[in-house]
Amino acid sequence: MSAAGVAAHPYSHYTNPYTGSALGAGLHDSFAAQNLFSLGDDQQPSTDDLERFARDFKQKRIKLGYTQADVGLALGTLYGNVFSQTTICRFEALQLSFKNMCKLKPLLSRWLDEADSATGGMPTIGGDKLNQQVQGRKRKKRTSIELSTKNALEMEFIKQPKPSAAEITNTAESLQLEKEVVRVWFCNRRQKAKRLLGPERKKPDSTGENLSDSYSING
Amino acid sequence: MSAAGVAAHPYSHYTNPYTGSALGAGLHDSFAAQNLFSLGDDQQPSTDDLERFARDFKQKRIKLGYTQADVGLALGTLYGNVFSQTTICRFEALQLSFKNMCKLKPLLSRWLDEADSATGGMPTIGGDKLNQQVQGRKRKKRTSIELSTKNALEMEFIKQPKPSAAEITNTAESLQLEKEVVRVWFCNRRQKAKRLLGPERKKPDSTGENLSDSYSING
DNA sequence: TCCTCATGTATATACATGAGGAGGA
DNA sequence: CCTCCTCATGTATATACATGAGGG
Repeated sequence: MSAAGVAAHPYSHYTNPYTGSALGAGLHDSFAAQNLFSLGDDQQPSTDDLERFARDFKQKRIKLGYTQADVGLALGTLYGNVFSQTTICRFEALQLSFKNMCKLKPLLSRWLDEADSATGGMPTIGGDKLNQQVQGRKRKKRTSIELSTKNALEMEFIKQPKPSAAEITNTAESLQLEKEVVRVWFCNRRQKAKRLLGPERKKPDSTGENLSDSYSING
Repeated sequence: MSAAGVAAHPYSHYTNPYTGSALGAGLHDSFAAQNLFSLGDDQQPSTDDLERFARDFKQKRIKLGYTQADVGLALGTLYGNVFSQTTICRFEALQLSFKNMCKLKPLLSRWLDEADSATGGMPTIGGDKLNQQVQGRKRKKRTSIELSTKNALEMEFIKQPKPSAAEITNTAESLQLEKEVVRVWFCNRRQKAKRLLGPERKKPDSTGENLSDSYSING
């Protein structure tokens, strides 16, 4: 695999999750084997395996510049089995049944391999990333901020909803995020605070939005 | 990049027809006095007006069988101003700024009027709603379950995750929902409970709730 | 008729963009 | 000019309601 680089990417600020295991090493794509009945499950991955794989998959997908929807579609054109963005999302978030996860894993694994190697063959137009403001005009890859990080940001917001550039830089550094990402986060957060329905405001109660008919209900 | 040209880029806006002059730039809030020969009765709606309208709008939209995306698109084909599903969603949920709400209201109002009257011209096969299982085979309109109702269901689920038909009927009645909706809700809920990542990990403490109440709506 | 299970469509939320404005200095 | 803000609104992602196949 990609020469152990682990290139410190600004996006993957992983909070170094509990990697409490070893054994069995990484993900092996044994998919073509399956003899006879259903899943030979001789290599049935453990929950931990799945967790690791999902995390890894997401990280690489993003680094390669694909969206969840892209992947779902690609699975179709490559293996004749299209999936929706939702399904990919669920896989990455481990929100599928164990069996379902096991079934999709090999497909995704295979796609990842292909996409990964194909990267070299990608039309790297000019140099490699200077095409940022030429015609390419590609959208920035969406940063995925972890829950704990979000909480930290939220805390900062309470203390100071409008931090100075210096403060932003500071926060960014301590949370291992790009400064720009933090800046935008605060902009969005302030904007949210100004909406009619404040930030995550608690709804009073019953809002008559019945559809079937007109029961004027109540509560 | 050349002069001020900069032809509209990929995603950006379409033809901003507010004034027909376009030019690729956006002229946002200059909506002021809606000249668009609208029935200009409401000049500056109150928050309550908006709330009422939004609720009403949503209800009717659903009843007419349109999705939020449909509406966004329709605004484009009708008035040359496309909006995303997201924007319509935000409007219905009152998650836009006051000014923004005021600006969109007349547009949506007008669309609603047209859609409403056009209904008569719709291929209302038989009488008016018996086409449910004819050839139409249309997807069921998505039911919008209120928060308080959801809480009630959740409570029931804890007590009995697998209610009998009778119990379902009962619950449905007391919550004023269709039986089928309740049944499906329970199916989905059970399925959710089986996922790798249990049912919505409940965060012991909702960080970020009243944190930023310093901003309330008022203004 | 009703469940389970994989997976979809419709909706809601989070990160991102760009036009236009306000200092700075 | 540069930098950063506000504001309307977008794309990418996450969640909630719905469907259909297959079992019994």
